[in-house]
Amino acid sequence: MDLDRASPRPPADRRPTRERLLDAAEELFAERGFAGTSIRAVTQTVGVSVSAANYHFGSKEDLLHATLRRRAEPVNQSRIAQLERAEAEAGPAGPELEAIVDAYLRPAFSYEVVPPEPRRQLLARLFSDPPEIVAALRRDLLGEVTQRFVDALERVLPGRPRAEIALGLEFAVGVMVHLVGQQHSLVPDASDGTPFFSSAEIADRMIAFAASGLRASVAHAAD
Amino acid sequence: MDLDRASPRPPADRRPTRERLLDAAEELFAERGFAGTSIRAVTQTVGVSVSAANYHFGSKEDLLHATLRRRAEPVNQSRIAQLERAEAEAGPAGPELEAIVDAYLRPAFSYEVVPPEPRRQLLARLFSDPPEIVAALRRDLLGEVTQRFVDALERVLPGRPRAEIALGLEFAVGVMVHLVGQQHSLVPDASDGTPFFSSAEIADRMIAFAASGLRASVAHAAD
DNA sequence: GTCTATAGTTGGATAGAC
DNA sequence: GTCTATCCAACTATAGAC
Repeated sequence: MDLDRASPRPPADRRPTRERLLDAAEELFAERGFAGTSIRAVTQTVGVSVSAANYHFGSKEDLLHATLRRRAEPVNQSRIAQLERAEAEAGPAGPELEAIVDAYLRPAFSYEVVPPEPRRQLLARLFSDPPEIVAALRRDLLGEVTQRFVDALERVLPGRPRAEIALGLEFAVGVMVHLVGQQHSLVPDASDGTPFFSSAEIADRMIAFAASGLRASVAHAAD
Repeated sequence: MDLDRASPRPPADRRPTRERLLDAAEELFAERGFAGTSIRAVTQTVGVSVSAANYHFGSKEDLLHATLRRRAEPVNQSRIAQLERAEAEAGPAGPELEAIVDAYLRPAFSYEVVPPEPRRQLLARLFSDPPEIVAALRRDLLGEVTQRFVDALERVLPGRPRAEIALGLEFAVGVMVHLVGQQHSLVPDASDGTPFFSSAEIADRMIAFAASGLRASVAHAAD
């Protein structure tokens, strides 16, 4: 029973402090944003001292960046994987617009790629925390993937200016961020508290909304 | 020249302190959110003491609420006015879906209703500041107007469940909030810094996007 | 209605022991 | 790698003078 004596703590506590700090920070930053979250709140959640966080991450801003990076990377990988799969399955004309939009939007909404609330809300902070804190990182995390998707969309919207396509994708990002951020007023609940829509149904409808909207906004006032 | 001696300050300084505080608070809350804004930053902008703000508004939270209320009310009035105008112009079948969506989305985007950046961004904080601070006010400010628009949409989408329509409108709100919040990565600038799209053009395309998306999301998996 | 002064917290970050 | 202790700055809110 040496093993038991050496690991008396529950599994969650045996993970490296650095990762436990990232987990706690992710949850708090997701719920309260950068300014609304203190390093102390993070370290008290984990049960370590403030200086432990500063040792591992250097500053509060770097801690936020680390949480955002950790979460954005699997989302982007899933986006690319979905897009490549759609391209492999499609003929030489390339995948349908709906499939491209699906590949971009669904990963941020999938519990297989992103943890449940409240941590899922974290990526919305990339768009609501102050620009000095998140703008450069946002470009770094989203720029390349997004250009890849604009490329794909150009093939199904031949002749349309790239800027119009990018604007349409920006609209789609807006819908996604709003839903991921979970500050809804309108999505109704049934009177007994059961939601009217499952998460998967919301995602399906969101994708239908964005795909149709993208087509229409790009066709808008077409010359 | 008694008048001159009695009013030596520029016009901006002659407005009541309460309103100058609201103006400064609006700009700072819009840019930095609730937690990222201090009462001191607001009062220093105006050039009064901290206790002046607490005298007029009671607390930081009440100050935020006052700024949000002041800005939301004209937007809602414009929404209702636009909707009623569309209803008056339409036949007995009621206005087109596009006109309804336009009436809901355009006011928050119009410089005739809302001041320019950064203050225009304020209403996006209704969806990114902590729920304890904004959720109840959000329902108060948006609930009634939005139900009115769901009513109007039910007439052009006969037979569709109200919940589906509300979800579609929630998607549209997401696009609007994202654009009003001004944290874009994708909308491209020309290399010389001139934006590709004017504000009006973005609004037009946003409305085309949302209207088409709403139709598609409500039609989605229709039984 | 606005001020000064201050109470009482909380914050980010670092020094230095272990 | 984690701690305690500490610095110092900034914060919200209020009391009380004018």
